[in-house]
Amino acid sequence: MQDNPARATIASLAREAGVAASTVSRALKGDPRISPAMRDRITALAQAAGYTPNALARTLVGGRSQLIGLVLGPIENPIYAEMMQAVVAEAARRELRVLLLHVGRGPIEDSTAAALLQYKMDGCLITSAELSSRAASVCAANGVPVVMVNRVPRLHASAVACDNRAGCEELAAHLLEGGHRRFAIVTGNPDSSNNQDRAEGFARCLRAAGLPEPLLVPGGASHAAGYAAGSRLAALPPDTRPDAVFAVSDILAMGVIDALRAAGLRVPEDVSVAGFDGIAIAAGPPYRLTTVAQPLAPMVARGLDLLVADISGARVPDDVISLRGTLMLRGSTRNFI
Amino acid sequence: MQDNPARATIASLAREAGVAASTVSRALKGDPRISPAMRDRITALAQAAGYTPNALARTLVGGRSQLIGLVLGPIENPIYAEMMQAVVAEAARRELRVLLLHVGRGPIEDSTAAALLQYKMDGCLITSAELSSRAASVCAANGVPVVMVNRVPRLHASAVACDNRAGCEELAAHLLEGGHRRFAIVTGNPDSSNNQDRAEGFARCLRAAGLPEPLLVPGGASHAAGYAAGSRLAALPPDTRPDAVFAVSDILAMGVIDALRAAGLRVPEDVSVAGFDGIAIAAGPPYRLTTVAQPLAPMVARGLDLLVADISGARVPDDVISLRGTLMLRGSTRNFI
DNA sequence: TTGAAAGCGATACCAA
DNA sequence: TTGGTATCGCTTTCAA
Repeated sequence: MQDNPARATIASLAREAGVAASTVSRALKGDPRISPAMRDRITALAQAAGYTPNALARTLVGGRSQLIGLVLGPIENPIYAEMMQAVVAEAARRELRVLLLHVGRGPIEDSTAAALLQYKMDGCLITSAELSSRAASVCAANGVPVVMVNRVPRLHASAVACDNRAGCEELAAHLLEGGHRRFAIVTGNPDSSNNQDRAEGFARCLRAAGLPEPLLVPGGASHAAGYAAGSRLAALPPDTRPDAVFAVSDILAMGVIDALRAAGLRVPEDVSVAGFDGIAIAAGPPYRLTTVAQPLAPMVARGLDLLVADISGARVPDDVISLRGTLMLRGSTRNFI
Repeated sequence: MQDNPARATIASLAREAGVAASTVSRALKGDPRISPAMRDRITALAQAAGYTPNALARTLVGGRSQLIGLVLGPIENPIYAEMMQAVVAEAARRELRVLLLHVGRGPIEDSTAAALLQYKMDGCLITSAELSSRAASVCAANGVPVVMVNRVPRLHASAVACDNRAGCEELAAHLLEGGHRRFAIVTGNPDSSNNQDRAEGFARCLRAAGLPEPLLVPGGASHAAGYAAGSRLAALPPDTRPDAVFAVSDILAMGVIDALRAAGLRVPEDVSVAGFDGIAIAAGPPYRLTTVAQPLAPMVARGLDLLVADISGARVPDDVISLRGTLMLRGSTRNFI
C-alpha cells in the first residue's frame, strides 16, 4: 500500500475533477454555498486519492497551527508523566497537537525556545512548578498565549492549579482529628510556589489549632530527598519525634516512609505520613499514602480551555483558577483516638 | 518588549535593506557567494528586527520539517518517562522537534495518526513495547520512516533495543554463581517482545545450567501486577518457594519485593529479586534492585541516527541494533555462598 | 454556485 | 555577487 509517488493535493484533485482549486477547498470543508452534488463528488475523489490536507500550508495562509508547546517538569516526579498523559488526551480532544518543548530541570535551550516561534505554535502550556522558565519569557515577549498548570503565574499569564490551601486544610483537619499533635513538615524546593504554599498552608492550620510551630525539615523534589529527610526524622530522640509528617509532595512522602521504616519505625503505627499530589504509584502497597489528589484531568482541561480562549483573542484577564483536590484517606496515617 | 505588530519576514527585511528577498535568504544562511559586507548588514538587520524564520514556510518549499513524532508507552512504567527525556535531549541536539503522538495504552486515535501526515513529520520514533501500533502502519503506508526503540521491529522498520539475551545471561550467571537454584520468573504482557525475550532468555540460561524449568508467574506491566505475582509467590509452601525471582521489568520487580516483604519474607535474605530496565526509582532504598540497566541515552541516540539516515534517503536495510545493558549488582539479591 | 488570481514566507533556479 | 521569478499547498477575496 505504498503511495509515496506524490501525495494528493488540492491542485491535483482539482485537475482530476476538472474544477478550480478553490472549489475543492470549499467542498472539502463543507462550505454551504457549494452544490451537494459537487461536494459529494469531490469528497469521494479525495477519499479515493487518500488526500490529507497539508497543515503547514494551511497555517501559512494565516490560520492557526493547532500546535501547542508543552514544557514539562522534572520527570523524577511521576506527577509530570501523569500530567503529560492528561495533556495529550485533552489536547487530542481539542484537535491540538503537542510539541514537547522541554523536559526537566535546567534552562530551556535557546533553540528549543526559538522553535516556539519558528513553528508558529498557537500557545504554550507550562506544567512545571519551577519558577524559572525561558519559554515563558519568550512567549511573553512575542505575544504567544501561555497558561501555567500546576503553578502560580509569573509574568502575566493565566494559570490553573490545585487549591493548595484548601487541600492542606482538609488534610490538617483530618490529622488533628486523628489525635496527632507533634508535626513535621518536609518542604520542597524553595523555587516552587506549590511547595511553599503547601508548607505554609499546612503550618497555618496547625497554628490556628493552637499547636506550636511544626518542625521544618528541608526536603526537595525526589524520593532520595524525602529519604534523607525521613532519616533525619528517624534519628530524632523518641520524645521529640513527630507523630505526623506532612511532605509537600507524594514522591517526597514515599521517601520519608521508606526511611522511617528502614530505621525500624512503623508507618502509620509510630508515625503517620501524608503527602500531596495523588500519584498512582503511592496509592497501593507498600505506601497506601494518605494524600490530597490533584484533579489532573480537570486541571489540564481548564488550562487548555483558557489557552484556546486566549488564542481565539478573547482577552481573558489573566485568570487564575484553583481547583479543589480530593482528600484520599489511606493507610499511611492513622487515628490515635 | 511586545512586538506582535507583524513579525519580520524575509520580505520585510529585503524591503528594509533595499535588496532582493533571495539575497536576504542567502545572506542569512551563509551562502558562500554573498559578499561579507552584505551578509553582515543583513545579519545585523535581522538581529535588530528580531527575525525568526518561519519553519512552516521553509518546509512547504520542499525541505524537511525537522519534526518527528513520538509514540510513548504506558507511563505507569517510569522507563518511558526516562526514555522521553532522552528523546527530547537527543532530538534537540539534532535540531529536531518532538511531536507527542500518543501516550500509553490503547490504539492511537485516527486523528492523531493523521497528524503524522498533516504536519509532514519527517519520521517517527516508536518507543513502546506493545506490538499494536496504528502509527506504525500509517507510517508504513505512507513511506514515513520509522524507528522502534525498545522493541523489535514489526512490519519493516529499523529498531534499536537492549540486548535482552546478553543481559539475561549476565544476570542469570550472577544469580547462579550466587548459589540460587530455585527460580521463578515473573512474566510481562504477552504482547511485548521484550518481555518474552527476557523471560525466554533467562529460562534458557537456567536450562543450560541443568536446572529444572523455572516457575512461571504471570505478571504484567505495573507495580500492582508485580505485587500480585509476589503475593502468589509468598503464599507458596516454603519448600517449593523460589530462592530467586526474576521479574522482566523493574516496575514489576518492585511490586514483587513489596509483596514479599508485606508477607513477612525478607529480600534478599529469604528471596533474591532481580529486574530489568534500570529505572532510577528502583536504584535506591527500599529496593536497591539488582537489574540490567538499559543504555537509554545511547539507544535513543542510535535510534535517531537511524531515523535521520533513513530520512536522508540512505536506504538503510532495516537495521536492527542491539545494545548491551549493564548489570547493576545491588542489594536485592545476595550470594548464598 | 464556481472560477481566477493574489498571497502567506521561504527557497532555488536562471539570468544578469 | 545579486535580482527576478516560479513554486510549495492552501485559503480567500473578487468576479462571473
